[in-house]
Amino acid sequence: MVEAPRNTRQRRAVIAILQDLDGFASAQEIHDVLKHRGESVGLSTVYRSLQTLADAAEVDALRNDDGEVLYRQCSSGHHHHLVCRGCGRTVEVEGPTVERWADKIADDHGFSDVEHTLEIFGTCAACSKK
Amino acid sequence: MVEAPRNTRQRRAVIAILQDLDGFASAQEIHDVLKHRGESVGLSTVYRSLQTLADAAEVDALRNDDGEVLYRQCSSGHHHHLVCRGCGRTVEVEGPTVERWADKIADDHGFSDVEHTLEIFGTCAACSKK
DNA sequence: GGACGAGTTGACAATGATTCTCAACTAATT
DNA sequence: AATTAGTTGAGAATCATTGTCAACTCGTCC
Repeated sequence: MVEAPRNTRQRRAVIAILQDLDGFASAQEIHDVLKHRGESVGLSTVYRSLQTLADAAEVDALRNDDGEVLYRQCSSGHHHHLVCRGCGRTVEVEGPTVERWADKIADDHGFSDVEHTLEIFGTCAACSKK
Repeated sequence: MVEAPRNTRQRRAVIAILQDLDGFASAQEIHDVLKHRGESVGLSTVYRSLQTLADAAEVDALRNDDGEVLYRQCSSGHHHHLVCRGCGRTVEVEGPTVERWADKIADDHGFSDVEHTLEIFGTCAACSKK
């Protein structure tokens, strides 16, 4: 059993931001938003908080094309994302067929301990208008 | 129309390595292999060659968990990968159903210019034995 | 074969996201 | 209030990748 993290001002601030944002955002973006709100939190702490939350599966993490890690508070349970490259707006999607397909493929080839990543990127209606 | 790259010793050496390897490898790993073969090629040049090849779709690129970019010479045409976390051994797989599913999801939500990433990671039989 | 010019190379510096360090701080408990 | 173990943050360190630029070489033309 892992210790529950302590309830600090900084941790609360990061969680609050995640609740307000509806798309994926990088650690640095979240750090900036915090600064603009006057809720200053050290960059290291933002990184640490996000990692802890991701490890606890309370937020989802993915990498954009540039290799930056983006975070977002999501619903629980296995799902994938349709992400706007422009604004980060995100739709959670499910694909039970895909899950089964991936597991079967891996099994057929003798692979164990299987995971998969699946993300869909595009430009949302609002962003393509501009 | 883009100029064809010049046929240099270094470029040939990188391509030769890619033909010999059957799994994904990082730029740095390929650089090391070249060094051990005595075919010394500068690290920058390895990076540049791989990027050029990836842009020309002659090799596939993906990121591992650490955010490193890995390269591999693949068959042409759209496909996905089943990759061993241990040794990098890779099986190319196709999933026409998945492609259609992803496009439909994106379309339903008004997203355009759609791409998707899908990779399956696991431990191959040989690596799990050890 | 030799000269020319533009693409290429490579040693090294620079970048940029992320992680590490460690002394000062503070939440939780007694 | 005292204790203590987890947390913070400023700055340094890491590490893959990219940029710089003078020296080099492939392909071509004479």
